[in-house]
Amino acid sequence: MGRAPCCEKVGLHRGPWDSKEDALLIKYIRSHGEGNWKDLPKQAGLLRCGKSCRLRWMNYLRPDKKRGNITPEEEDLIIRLHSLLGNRWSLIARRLPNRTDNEIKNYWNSHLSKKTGSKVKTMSKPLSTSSRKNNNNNNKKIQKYMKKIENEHEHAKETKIHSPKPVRITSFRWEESSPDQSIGENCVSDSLKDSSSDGHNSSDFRDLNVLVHDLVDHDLVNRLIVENPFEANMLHKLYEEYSSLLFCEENQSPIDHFTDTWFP
DNA sequence: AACTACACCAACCGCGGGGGG
DNA sequence: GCCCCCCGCGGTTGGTGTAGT
Repeated sequence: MGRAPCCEKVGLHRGPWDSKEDALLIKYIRSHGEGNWKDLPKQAGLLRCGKSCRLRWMNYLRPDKKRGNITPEEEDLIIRLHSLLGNRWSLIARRLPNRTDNEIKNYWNSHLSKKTGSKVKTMSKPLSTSSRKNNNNNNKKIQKYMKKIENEHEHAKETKIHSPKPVRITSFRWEESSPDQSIGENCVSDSLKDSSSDGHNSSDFRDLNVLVHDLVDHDLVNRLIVENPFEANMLHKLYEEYSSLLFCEENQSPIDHFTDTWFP
């Protein structure tokens, strides 16, 4: 059994919005503000579910929404942020003023995933019945189709993983004063957890992969002590790049977040 | 001109987290 | 502590336009 639908679907409009619906939604939000999406459709006189209203507003109608082509600067930022954050579109979108996560995700999938060579799991739709009928009389097309299927099969095996690349750290420890080591544990990759955690306490040097964004998100950068200077330097560089991307608009110096504790 | 394949993007779906009762 | 509801997120689908054959 699947999860119950988010709203009662009977009698509700679906698919593309028309101008009347847009006008109703804009008018309501202008006078009442955003939020309370569940009740909004009823109050605004819309035959849509709240989720659909929220999506329409957030991705299309919001007045601060920037429309039009992604600039080369924005593209560059998306690529760099994606390499650090992976498919965390909402996080990436927060760093691109007035762009939505949906817009960035679409742009990535249609433009950048090819450009950057990232593997994307996109199984194309099977041919329609009429298409298949036509193909029966066309060996060339059949061959082409079969080749395509084969390619997709190979592609599917590779599958997507847009996770950010972790930094390999062969020896580290958490600072003694770390208040919640369990949070830090979540910053290491599962594959290395098992082999590295046996019989060690928080002050031992261990082998792990570090996800820089998790360190920043959980404010753990000052609590990680890396033994190998080369690795510490590598982590430092990646952290600098990450910080410069994330904190630039908040006028924070990335270096303020980085201390000598990475160089014991 | 007709058909097909591909690209783009708005919209939908289902899951998970967080907050309130 | 548990349950329920709402919201936000990421993945996916489907409609439309356009390029290629």
